[in-house]
Amino acid sequence: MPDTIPESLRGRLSYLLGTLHRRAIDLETEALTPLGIGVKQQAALDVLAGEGPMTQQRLGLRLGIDRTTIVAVVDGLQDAGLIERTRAPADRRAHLIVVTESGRAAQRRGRHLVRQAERDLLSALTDEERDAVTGLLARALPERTPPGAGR
Amino acid sequence: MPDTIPESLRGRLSYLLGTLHRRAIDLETEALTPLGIGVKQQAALDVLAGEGPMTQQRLGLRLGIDRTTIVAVVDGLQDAGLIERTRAPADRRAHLIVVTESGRAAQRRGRHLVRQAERDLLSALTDEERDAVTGLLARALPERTPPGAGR
DNA sequence: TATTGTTATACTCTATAACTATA
DNA sequence: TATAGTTATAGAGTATAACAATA
Repeated sequence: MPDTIPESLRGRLSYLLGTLHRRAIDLETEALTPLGIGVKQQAALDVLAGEGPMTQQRLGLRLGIDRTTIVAVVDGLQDAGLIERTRAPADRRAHLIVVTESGRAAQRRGRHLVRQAERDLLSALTDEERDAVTGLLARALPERTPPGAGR
Repeated sequence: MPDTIPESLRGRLSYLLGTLHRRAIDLETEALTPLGIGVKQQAALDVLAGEGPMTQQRLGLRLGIDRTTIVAVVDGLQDAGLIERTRAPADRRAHLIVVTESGRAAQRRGRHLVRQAERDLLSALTDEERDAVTGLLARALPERTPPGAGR
């Protein structure tokens, strides 16, 4: 039983963003099931693949995730053998997160699976419109304050 | 300590939508504090103002909210004297939600407060870009499946 | 004293199950 | 039997507080 968007909420960003976000999570999560990892874990692999090894806390900062929340994300990747926690030589308190060989393969595969899910999410738009909306959203988010920083 | 968007996540919709959604909720919630209502309650007032009285369940459907979740939303509006629960003549199981006079005033005021919060959220974009991204998001969401319908 | 990772805990949001009163 | 509203409950997701190891 589908329904149309209420006219009075056509411009309500919390509503549009929230509804689309939930749908995006559902689609991307399902797309990643063959890899046995979640959306945040794929994002972690992507950041690590693009920027090299970094500490857990730094990784959380890059993902917009609190340091207490990143623990479970990294735990799952480690259990799946996709990353390794190594001691940082410069600071033995910190864990340097390193992607394994099988982690690199998973990252490349997951990247494509997610990309397809993103096309599905925006299937009502043309290719140009998909690029346009993605670019505008990214530009709307120029500076990020890390979570937990003064709430 | 702000940070930039990771290059590898520039197109990741779950990430962009999720981050912006949380920021939208924060900004709109703060904007609505003078009214003492939340984002969902303002949305409920907007839909009721635009479409007239309807049952609770219908209201939830319009907002994309489960019938068990809409209860607390309507409770809050009723406690604030902004709506009244009246028995539907045609079906005495159902509550017809009717906006009060003070509810109509709150709706108009809240509408403006939220609109300003939305401009703030997209302050990195031009007016035209704001309209464009909002329009594209609304078009990306043409048909909605109500929550809880087969998950 | 401050910071990294960690755990325990709490809070928010939202859904499923089960109840009641009507239909 | 089925549906509207309601409550209790459970599951995500994410944060704060506190602790051990290290700086």
